[in-house]
Amino acid sequence: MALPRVRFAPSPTGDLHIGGVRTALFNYLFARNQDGVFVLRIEDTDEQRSTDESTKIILYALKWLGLEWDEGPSKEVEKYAPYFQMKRKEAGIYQKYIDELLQKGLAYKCFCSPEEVEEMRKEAQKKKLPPKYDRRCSHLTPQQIKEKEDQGLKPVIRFKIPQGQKVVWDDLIRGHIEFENDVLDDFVIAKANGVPTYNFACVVDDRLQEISHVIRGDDHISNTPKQLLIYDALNWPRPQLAHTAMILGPDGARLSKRHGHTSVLEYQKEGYLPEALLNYLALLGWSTTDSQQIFTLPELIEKFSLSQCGSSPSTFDPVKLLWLNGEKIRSKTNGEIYDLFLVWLKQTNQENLIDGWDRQILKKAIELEHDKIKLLKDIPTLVDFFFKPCIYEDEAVQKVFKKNLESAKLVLAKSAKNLENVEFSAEALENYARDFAKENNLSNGKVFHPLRVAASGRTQGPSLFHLMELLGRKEVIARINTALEKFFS
RNA sequence: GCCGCCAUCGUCUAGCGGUUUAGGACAUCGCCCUCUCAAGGCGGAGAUCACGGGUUCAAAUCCCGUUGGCGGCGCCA
Repeated sequence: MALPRVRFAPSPTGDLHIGGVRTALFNYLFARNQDGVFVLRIEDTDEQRSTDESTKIILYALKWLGLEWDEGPSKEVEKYAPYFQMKRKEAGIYQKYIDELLQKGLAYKCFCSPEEVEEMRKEAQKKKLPPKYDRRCSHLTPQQIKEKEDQGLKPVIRFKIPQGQKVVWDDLIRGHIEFENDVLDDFVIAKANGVPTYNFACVVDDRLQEISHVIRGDDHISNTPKQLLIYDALNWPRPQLAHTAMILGPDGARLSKRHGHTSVLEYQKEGYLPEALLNYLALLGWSTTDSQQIFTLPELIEKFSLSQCGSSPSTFDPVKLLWLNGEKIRSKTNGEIYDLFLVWLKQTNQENLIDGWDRQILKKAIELEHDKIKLLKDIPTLVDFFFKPCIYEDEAVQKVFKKNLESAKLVLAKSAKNLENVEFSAEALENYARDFAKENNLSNGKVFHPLRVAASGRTQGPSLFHLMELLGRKEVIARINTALEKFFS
């Protein structure tokens, strides 16, 4: 049997969003799992809204995610090219089949204005009937058609739905689905300007590019009978269909901009890792019997199957995504995180954030905060006090300094001197602090906390003694003296 | 209005007729670890499997209906 061929066919009318990524991912995983071919096709027949900018963003986002296509833009295979629908239109690919349908009487020219058609639909709806075009133009004589065309009227082409039958298919995810033909509208397959519509172009391209499995969101279920009827009319074999469940926002409506971040690039900017995004999205609508949560991409490829895909819609949960991202970051070595961080700064144009930061110290600081990083964007705020004069947080000053004025002052004043003679290793510093507490009859906390706030300006941070070691003797003593002056004099 | 899809803990889900006092993950709560914050370990709470009928010796699992949610109904894709 021939290798499966699947496709992701976005329209370049905006950013690549979460829903699109999930569709792309399932196609990608299916292709890789089956040793098939993953095709990328750009559906740019909406001349009003399609932009080159969008195309660029989509290609960039797919590459960033690691969902590399085998065929498509910049990877043209002559037999199936081009991969942009408007280019295919210019090559006359669609016209050929429009003519064929017209000749066979399976489609007809329609001169009705959009307003007239709209009127008919409303009429039908009033009568509690499916909203449909009333087919009046299908009865036009060749003479009448000629007259209209001589007047300069440009018709649309409508597909003639065969009446009194039904269209049935077995969906790979949902099983048996059927529609009565009679509820279907004689839909437009070519606009007045000659550009094919989605439902037609999609079928022609899927056939010509030999797509074997169409995997897409279930918002396309109601387009499917129309498309299948075209396959039949052209005597083409039908592809396998798989409709995945939709991703919802917290309010139960399909995920969209109003629910917050939906563009992939926004997630990139926040410092999410592609593997976390992909892992999370895979879990939305697909799962394994053992409920495994964390997968590497190769594991996803190995274990993915359409039969394990669910058919009920799922709510997008940013909290779990965040957890997963932290999990992925934690599983990396310090060196890997450091590299990822630098690449991320570059990709998001934020290299200035670490201007003048010592790279060796940065590396070690990341090591100290390793378990705390959930997003790459957390890193600068987590470690910036190593590189710039510390900002004393009000709450820290109140809680640690003011409330324990006497003991804090004692600790800092004495330490400013003592630390001149303590070896600046985490171990030695810890011994010093513990001994100091004992000798002065103070709890560990009464000694540790003031030192932490004096050195970092905050109550939260890395292990105190590692923090001091990394800062170095000179800097620590200087910061202690600053704190003494600012808050104890 | 017409057509279609869907329905298990707050969320993602396992379950594909008996092994289920319905399992796991996120979130949440408690305890432990601990110099803070995390991370980690242990444990708790949380689902009359939407509702009502069937089928069957046996149903979360199969069938029908109801309700609810969502989607589509463009010379958008």
